[in-house]
Amino acid sequence: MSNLMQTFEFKGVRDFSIGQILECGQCFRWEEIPGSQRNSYFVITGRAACLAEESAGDEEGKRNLKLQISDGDMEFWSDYFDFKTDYGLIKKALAMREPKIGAALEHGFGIRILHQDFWEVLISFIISQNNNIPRIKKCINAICEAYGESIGEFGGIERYSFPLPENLAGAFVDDLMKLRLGYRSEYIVRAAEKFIKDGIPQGDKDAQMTELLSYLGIGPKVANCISLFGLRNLDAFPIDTWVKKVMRDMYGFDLKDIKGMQRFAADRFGDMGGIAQQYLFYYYRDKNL
DNA sequence: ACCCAGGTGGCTT
DNA sequence: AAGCCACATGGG
Repeated sequence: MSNLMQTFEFKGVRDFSIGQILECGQCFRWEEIPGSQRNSYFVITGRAACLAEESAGDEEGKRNLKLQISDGDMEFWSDYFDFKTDYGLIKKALAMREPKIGAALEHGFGIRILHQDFWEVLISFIISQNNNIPRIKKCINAICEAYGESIGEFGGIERYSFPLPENLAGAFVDDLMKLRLGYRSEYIVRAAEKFIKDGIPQGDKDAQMTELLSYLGIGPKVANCISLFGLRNLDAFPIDTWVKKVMRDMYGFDLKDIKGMQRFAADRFGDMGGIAQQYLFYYYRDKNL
């Protein structure tokens, strides 16, 4: 950890749990420090790494976060963890609009939607399709080792940056297959080429959605994840296998009625749909895994 | 051996 | 528009 040069402390943070934030399925380049009881994690985004340690704050409901970082500055990490957003207010508003979500809000009380990099989210969620979270992490780690750069050592292991677009655009599909990326290998190379050509989706959220859906290997679910996590459209409501089941069990939807679920989310959760979805996803997956 | 995982593309009704 | 099925891979 010799490369974690600077230390920042954020004191008295409310509605914050580093474990919930990282383990709720929005990002994949993290690992818990063994024995830390989900209070300490090593995280990488792009080529920046940090060791994040959470501890009790002065009062009930407040936490302190100590970051030892390799790159970036206080502004970058404060933005990354979304300290400016008041999740207490959001939870209150959601509970008013839809009382049944209360248990999910309590269970995931410390969830926040990270400010992630579009490119990294794009590739990560292409990999996520029909895949489980532990293996998604392994796949992403494999492409980082093969196509990223070394950013130093942590915990006795060499760590790597997320690959740049040009590095994945220049990759051979067969080489990605050898990394066990499976049929998503072609999607990844073509996505890198398209992203270099077209850049970050512009316009309103509908225009951005149309653009995302024009990528090979991106359908409605992955597009909504990228819209939410990579473009910060907080109303985007991704419906995966877990969200389908929670919508069936909590609200009585048929598993195939995706349209109905989308309408319900837009009506009840409005511009906070993506945040509501994240509480629901984390709650239901935790209960049933 | 079977079913599932933060699904999608492509083909057939 | 809706219903199939193949797709790589590894964990339960």
